[in-house]
Amino acid sequence: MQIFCVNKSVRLGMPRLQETDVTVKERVRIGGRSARIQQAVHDAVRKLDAFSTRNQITVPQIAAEAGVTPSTIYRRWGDLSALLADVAVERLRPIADPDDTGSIEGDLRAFIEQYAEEMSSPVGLALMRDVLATTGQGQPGACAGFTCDHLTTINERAKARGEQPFDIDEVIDHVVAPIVYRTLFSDEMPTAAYCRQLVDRIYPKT
Amino acid sequence: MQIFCVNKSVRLGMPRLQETDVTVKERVRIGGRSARIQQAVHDAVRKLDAFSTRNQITVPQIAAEAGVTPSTIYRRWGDLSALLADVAVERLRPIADPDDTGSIEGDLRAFIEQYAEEMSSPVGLALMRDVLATTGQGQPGACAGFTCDHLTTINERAKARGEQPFDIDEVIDHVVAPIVYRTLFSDEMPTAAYCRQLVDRIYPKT
DNA sequence: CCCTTAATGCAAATATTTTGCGTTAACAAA
DNA sequence: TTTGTTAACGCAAAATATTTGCATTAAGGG
Repeated sequence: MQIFCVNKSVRLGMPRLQETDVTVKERVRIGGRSARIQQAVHDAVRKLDAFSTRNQITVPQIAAEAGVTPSTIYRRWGDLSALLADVAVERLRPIADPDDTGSIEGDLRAFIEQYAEEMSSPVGLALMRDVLATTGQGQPGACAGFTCDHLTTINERAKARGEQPFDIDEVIDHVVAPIVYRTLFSDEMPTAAYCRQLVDRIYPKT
Repeated sequence: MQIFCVNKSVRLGMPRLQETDVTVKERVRIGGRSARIQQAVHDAVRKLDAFSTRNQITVPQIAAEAGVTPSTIYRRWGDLSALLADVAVERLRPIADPDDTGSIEGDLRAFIEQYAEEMSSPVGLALMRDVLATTGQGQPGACAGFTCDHLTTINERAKARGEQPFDIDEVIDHVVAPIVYRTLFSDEMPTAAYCRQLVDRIYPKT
């Protein structure tokens, strides 16, 4: 079962009218046209992303594919990297909870293996880079939040089973962080054996 | 003592004629003019970097500051992000060995504290982002190599003292990686206390 | 239904990147 | 030292991309 939509191909459909922050509902239009255009532009980016390599995608191309004017994209997103980061965050947003294997250790091991696989894939790596390339906002923070949410879910499920939860920060520091570091800074993907070894620090082999 | 030139202001001077790979000395001109232009362009980037924010630096600006034609920059580096990454790697290249505190644990603790401080600073963070933004070559790998070199230096010094060296991979996975992960994905800098806590895993407090 | 105004489209203005071609200068060989 | 070869550069025109002003559309509120 796939956790993120990292490998998903182009997904068409109507926009989901999600409000980022309910308390700040002021001057932001989330109605039909605006959402429709955002969806069209996002879809266009994903479509072009599948066919051409990252640094030969241009704003005018995206605009043409989405059926909008380039100036609309520039005004809404500022520049290409901001748009790519925005799309990347959406694609990294979880679409499902981690698999339930019946035990917290099993859940964590399964999640980490899949996480490493998705993040170190060409697509996952490109998405992480897109997210990190932006100077602005908290897009990287949002992505870290997704991981944190998943670990929390696993922990909650464990508590419901009566199992002892793990320390989320410890998993992030000593399992997730090494995987991400090696993915970003080395040219070889972390192996499944390597990931298992990292989790062994949380759940030592008996 | 400063390890990297992360915080260094513009450094003028003649180019150092370094050959990246001795075995491949074929059709690459490393002589006077070429090196002089590279140096001028690098200096221009650093100078502009100090005065304007990252995403308002342009190639024509850099070219004007360096006294070269924009086309030269495009032909040599391809695009702005590749140039920024190139400059960033140079600025992240070590200019000194880690401090010698007299013991391996002291050396490691001092190095990590300084590493965290430099990498999580606004300048260090921007440089890391520049390096990660490029799709091409192994610039991220080079930066990871710098860290690895420093740790190796500390280890060699320890061996000369008769001390037991640490496992470099373990330090990278469980000390360096968490610091980098939090720097990149969260908006708060890792504290000195947090770094100490990480090193405690390598050298437990008695 | 009407009013206000954020968001868009269009097109002109501006800035950038790319490209062809002549020139300069690095390197090798005589 | 001189000469030949050619990578790297400068220049300027062409092609693209980005910004901006203004008219128009449509969301959300009264």
